[in-house]
Amino acid sequence: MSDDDLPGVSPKRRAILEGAAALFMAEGFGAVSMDAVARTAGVSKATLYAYFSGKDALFAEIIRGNCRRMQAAAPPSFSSHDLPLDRALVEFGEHWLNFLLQPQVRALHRMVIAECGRIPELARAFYEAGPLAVRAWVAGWLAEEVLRGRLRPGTDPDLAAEQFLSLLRGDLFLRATLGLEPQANPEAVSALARQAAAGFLAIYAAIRPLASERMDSSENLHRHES
Amino acid sequence: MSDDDLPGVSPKRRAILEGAAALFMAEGFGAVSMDAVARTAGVSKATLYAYFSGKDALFAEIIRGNCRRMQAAAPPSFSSHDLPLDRALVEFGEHWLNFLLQPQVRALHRMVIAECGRIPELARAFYEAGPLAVRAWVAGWLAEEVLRGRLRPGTDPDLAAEQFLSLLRGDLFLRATLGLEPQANPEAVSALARQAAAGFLAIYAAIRPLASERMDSSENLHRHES
DNA sequence: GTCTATAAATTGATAGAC
DNA sequence: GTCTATCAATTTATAGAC
Repeated sequence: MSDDDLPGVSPKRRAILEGAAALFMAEGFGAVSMDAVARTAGVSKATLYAYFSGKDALFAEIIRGNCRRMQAAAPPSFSSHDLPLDRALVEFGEHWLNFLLQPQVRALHRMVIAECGRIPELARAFYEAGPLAVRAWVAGWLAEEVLRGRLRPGTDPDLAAEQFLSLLRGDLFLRATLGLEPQANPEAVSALARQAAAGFLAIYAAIRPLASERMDSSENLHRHES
Repeated sequence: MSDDDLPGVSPKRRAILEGAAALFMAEGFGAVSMDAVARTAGVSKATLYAYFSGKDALFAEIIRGNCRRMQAAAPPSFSSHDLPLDRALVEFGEHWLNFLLQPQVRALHRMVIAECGRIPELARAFYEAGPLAVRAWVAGWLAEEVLRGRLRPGTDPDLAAEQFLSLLRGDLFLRATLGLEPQANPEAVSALARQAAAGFLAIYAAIRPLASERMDSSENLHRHES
């Protein structure tokens, strides 16, 4: 069922999948012909149809394959136990935003949105492999932080995760999805992560700084983009 | 330049624009033929091409028209001066979410995302007429609230507006854009607006409640969805 | 301006030889 | 499995009569 990345897979199948993925991401599903797919992969159309029953099936397999890759690539590698909470939040935020703003990930998201009316299953698969999986991971992390006493007791980890991720997306995510953000600006990403972490901690931190300290830390963290 | 909604406009032009808009929103740009557009509008293809030079031009005019309509419909009608700040935030949040989650608005957003690779100008026009205009309006409002002393002095109105709107979008906005939210559930919208307002005030309210009061108000405001 | 009829190209998909 | 050659349908767009 899952052919991708395995060494024993037909090289033509790989060539078709990779070439077609690049075409679909660059021009969109509707604008790509099976003729172009075959030409790009260096095979004939008959061979193409020997591997995939049709254009929709090819598209679906590409989306599913990229969802698996997305699910595997998203979780961060750091352990939050070694860091102060604010540093850990910023670190995670930068990691996640850098992943999310990759052109291929934006292109995948765009394709799923464009075709969600015709093929709703793909939209659900994407949502569960992407946003939902990440939110679950963050919620688990935040639940630990509540137990460790670094977040306010009584915090709902799911809600907190949703709000943190929403703060992280900000307008940058909207613009990137609309193709208005050609390359991810590292400084904008860093600023956004710091702003989101500062906001999140203002809501959920177990120990609130006093008013005077608050102003200081917000001066440090709230550097504005653009 | 702007024909829409004016009474002196050719009825056939209107019929074409409205019919084509419905078709594009229902099936996507690529899946709709000019034949179907002409049939739906009750005109011949020759007439269709007499009004619009091609499929792309027709599409662009539909997007621009809907952007204007979106820009006109988004601002809320209430005056925040009559309400306590938390109520005003929730009220605005519900108003904006209800607007944003309309199927037509989601469909417009989807179409722009789907075609932003081919026609980048449309993505920019959409972003400026929609997200950017709303953020500017909210930033203006929040700047007033800072002056009135209901928000923390030193607050950056633009950043605060971005964060409030991000909290409002939450996961519901993502799901709706992916077509996973068939109809906007009024209770989910209301809950999301209350959660966003509570989070926003925890970051930016001028006067913080004491720890004990904080728990109470968060019990009231943080009702979790689904 | 509006129609009918049609051009000209491209589409997704297949038949049959090897 | 892989190719060449081709089908049948559909596509965008236009010519010419009224």
